[in-house]
Amino acid sequence: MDEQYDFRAVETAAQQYWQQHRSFEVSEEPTREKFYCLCMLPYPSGALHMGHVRNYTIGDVVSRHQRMLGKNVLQPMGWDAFGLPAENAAIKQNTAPARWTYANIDNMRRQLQALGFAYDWSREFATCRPDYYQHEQRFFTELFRKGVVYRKNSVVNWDPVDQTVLANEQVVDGRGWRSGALVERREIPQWFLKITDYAEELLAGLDQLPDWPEAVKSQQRHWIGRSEGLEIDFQVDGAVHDGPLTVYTTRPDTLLGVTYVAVAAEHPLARQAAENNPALTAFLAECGQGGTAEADVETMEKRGMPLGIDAIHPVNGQRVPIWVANFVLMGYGTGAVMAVPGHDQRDWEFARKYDLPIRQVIESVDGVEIDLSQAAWTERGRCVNSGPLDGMDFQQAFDWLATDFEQRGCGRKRVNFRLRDWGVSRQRYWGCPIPIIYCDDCGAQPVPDEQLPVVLPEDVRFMGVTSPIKADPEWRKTTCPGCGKPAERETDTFDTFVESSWYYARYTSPGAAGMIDERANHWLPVDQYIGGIEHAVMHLLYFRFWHKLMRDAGLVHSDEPARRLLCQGMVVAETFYRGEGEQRHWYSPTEVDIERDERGRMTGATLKADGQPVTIGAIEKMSKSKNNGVDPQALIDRYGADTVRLFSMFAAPPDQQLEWSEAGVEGMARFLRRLWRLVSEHVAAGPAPALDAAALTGDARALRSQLHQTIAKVGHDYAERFAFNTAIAAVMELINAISRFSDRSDAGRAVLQECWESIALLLNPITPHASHALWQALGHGERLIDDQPFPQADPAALVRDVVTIVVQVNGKLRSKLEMPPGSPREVVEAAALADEAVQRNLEGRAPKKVIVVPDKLVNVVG
RNA sequence: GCCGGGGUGGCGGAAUUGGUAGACGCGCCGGACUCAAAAUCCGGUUGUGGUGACACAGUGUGGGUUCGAGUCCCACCCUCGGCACCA
Repeated sequence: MDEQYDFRAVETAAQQYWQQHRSFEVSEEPTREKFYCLCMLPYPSGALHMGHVRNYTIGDVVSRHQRMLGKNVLQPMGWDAFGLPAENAAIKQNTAPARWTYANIDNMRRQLQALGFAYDWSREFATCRPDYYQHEQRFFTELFRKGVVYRKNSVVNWDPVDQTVLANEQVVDGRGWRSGALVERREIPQWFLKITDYAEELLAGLDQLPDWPEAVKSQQRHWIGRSEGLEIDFQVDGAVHDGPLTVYTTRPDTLLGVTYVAVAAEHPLARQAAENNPALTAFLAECGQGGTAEADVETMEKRGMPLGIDAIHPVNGQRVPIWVANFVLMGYGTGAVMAVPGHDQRDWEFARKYDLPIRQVIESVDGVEIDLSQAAWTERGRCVNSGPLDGMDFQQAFDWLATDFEQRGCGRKRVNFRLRDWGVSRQRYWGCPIPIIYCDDCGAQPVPDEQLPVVLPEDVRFMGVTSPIKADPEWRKTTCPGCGKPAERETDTFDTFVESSWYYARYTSPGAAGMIDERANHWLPVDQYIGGIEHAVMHLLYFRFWHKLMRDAGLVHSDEPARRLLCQGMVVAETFYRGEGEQRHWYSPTEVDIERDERGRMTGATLKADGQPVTIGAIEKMSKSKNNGVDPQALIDRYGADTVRLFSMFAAPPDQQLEWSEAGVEGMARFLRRLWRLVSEHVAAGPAPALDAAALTGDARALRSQLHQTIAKVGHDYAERFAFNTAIAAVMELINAISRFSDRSDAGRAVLQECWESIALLLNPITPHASHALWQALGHGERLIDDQPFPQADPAALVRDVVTIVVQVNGKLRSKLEMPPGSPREVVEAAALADEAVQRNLEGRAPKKVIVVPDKLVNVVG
């Protein structure tokens, strides 16, 4: 064994061994427990970033640990290869999105391999290939025939200069990011999947997922947003209108407090009222400006205008004005809301601004004084000034109105969801073509099976804003599968969330003729899913929805796609800059030296290049714009994969944000060098004698006890807590104890052999290359360390001879006692009261009370 | 605006079920080795006061529950993630 730790030689040898032995390729084994460990697949953006390294290291640690527990572990990898960045890069670099994407995949695959992840590469795929996306096209046509798919108008961001649809990301302060033009909201026909049909099940299913983070389940619950309320019809006076104006409310108890009704700018009533009203027409046009993002709509200034039409209150028959308001959206609910300024804060602010009446119809049952001149009172209470509802509480008013309305036919109970159907149409080129044919006579029809897949041409010139398949008059030409007349293809493509909604299932069935085959039911559900918290709602909801669609098509037997979920935090780093505003230039942390005072506090930073100061900015998510990203490849080249893996597991718990630190990486490199040196010293002393654990005494016995406590802790931290940072810390403590341990007798050397073997095994999931080499050096030949059983603690070694009992007086630590474990309460209490420090701190007072926690603590209250 | 996280030494973090606040690592200070430097090794390191034993303060802020609160409850501040076309 080399005395020096040569990470290049170690890592190359281990990776060659895995490759030659196909160590991580798996197949179904009926007799062995399976474990499917999945990380969210990467978008091939160009190069791996630290977020990827962190995500995939966590997955690899879980996978290797589970394998060492004897399970048949599937860990696949692939590429979420369609998407907007490829189009942007194509425009910038004058290349085809496909070419750019494939080059990125090749580069990132190499980087993943350099990190030594235990993937079954034989299952790899890219979602932009027809042999992948053809299955979702076929599945979509089946959903079409089942009625799960439908087409309706829906609003998009329209750039009037570039004549194109913009993603929300491409709208900055209400303007197109390239053209700078004011963005307009425009309605166009688009395809939808009826996820709302599954709203109840998606909500209830969260209760069947005990091993998903509460934060994710809570966000999904709010996103689905089930509410119970009343749908109420207001008759409209003074307008020619088809039927009543319908609103939905979860607070019907406040109905008598309605002082106006508000409709969306796109509402037919508003359109109609604007016909002979230029001021209103102008206002509606203004309402159509700006992006569609909810955050923008919710935070913009609330504005409105009266339509000059009244609605008739369904209970008291009074007229209330109808207003158009920019915060009411046509796409959500009925496009109209009733306004109760006394008991809804947004309505209150709007009423204050436009001098509309504010009426109190709820009073507090606890006698709280309500002052509606300051703010709305939004709590539930008792109805007042409400005619027939007076004196009723929320539920009584709700039930009374529901019964009354249902009898009169002007309202009804209704369960509502915030969740909206999933719009899957994108007006873009680099995506999976939506398999639909439009015929003037027969309408929209799915592409027949025998004509699938609809292949996206890859060899295209991508010049700018228009999709090549929209620009090409030939590509769309086809014939109607119904009548055979000339017809046109859909030129929109799928939302890329479609591909990422079923990739986990395709991994289980490589080469299957259909979407998936029976192998899926061997591997599914995923046992451990790992990815970023930013996917808490959208991806993780679509993924659950698609699994249920596949279940209802008979493809899978389970209800949920993943049993257990771990969401890792972001990777952040310090930022450094010079200059202000537009002129600000950002420097990479690798270009900067930090200055410290004699206590180690950061006092400033200078640029390595010129020695002049730079300003220290905030700690932020690694990004190109702040130049604070760190290239994992440079780290791998300099320190090796195991050091990078070790750092990303040690620096923070996986669900918290991880702060980048070059010094921290060096610390990990130092740790591995030290481990290597200590093992090589041990090995150089020759083979260790056999261990007789029962005969150990003194330091050797104590060290072995610490070893087995470490084994127990690391196993628990890996499997139950995902606390890789504390697992590593425990191994470090053990190594610190070993380096203080000087017994080189036969018994001592036998304990050391057990320690080093155990450490190689305990660290193997995190530092598999180093562990591979150490395992061999410790006398185990060429066998794969991943196939060794993970160490189990010896219960005999865990038994403690003495315990430390903390002694408090009035809750403050004053002394400690060493006692045999299980000492009786009276003995502990007597020892504590006799303690000199306890006597001193009691200052002669008699103890009022003594609390004893066995083997842990005594608190004397005096 | 709405929904969900987070806040502990100079820094990253630990404290797993309400029971020793600061494990482990980084940084810094001191020492050994060296002609010297790097590397390595040893010791110290929450703050204040004290030679010391020790005392007091201390987990974003303000209250509360408890023998005992970083941990539970209420209110607030700051910060990060998501908000349906970035992935």
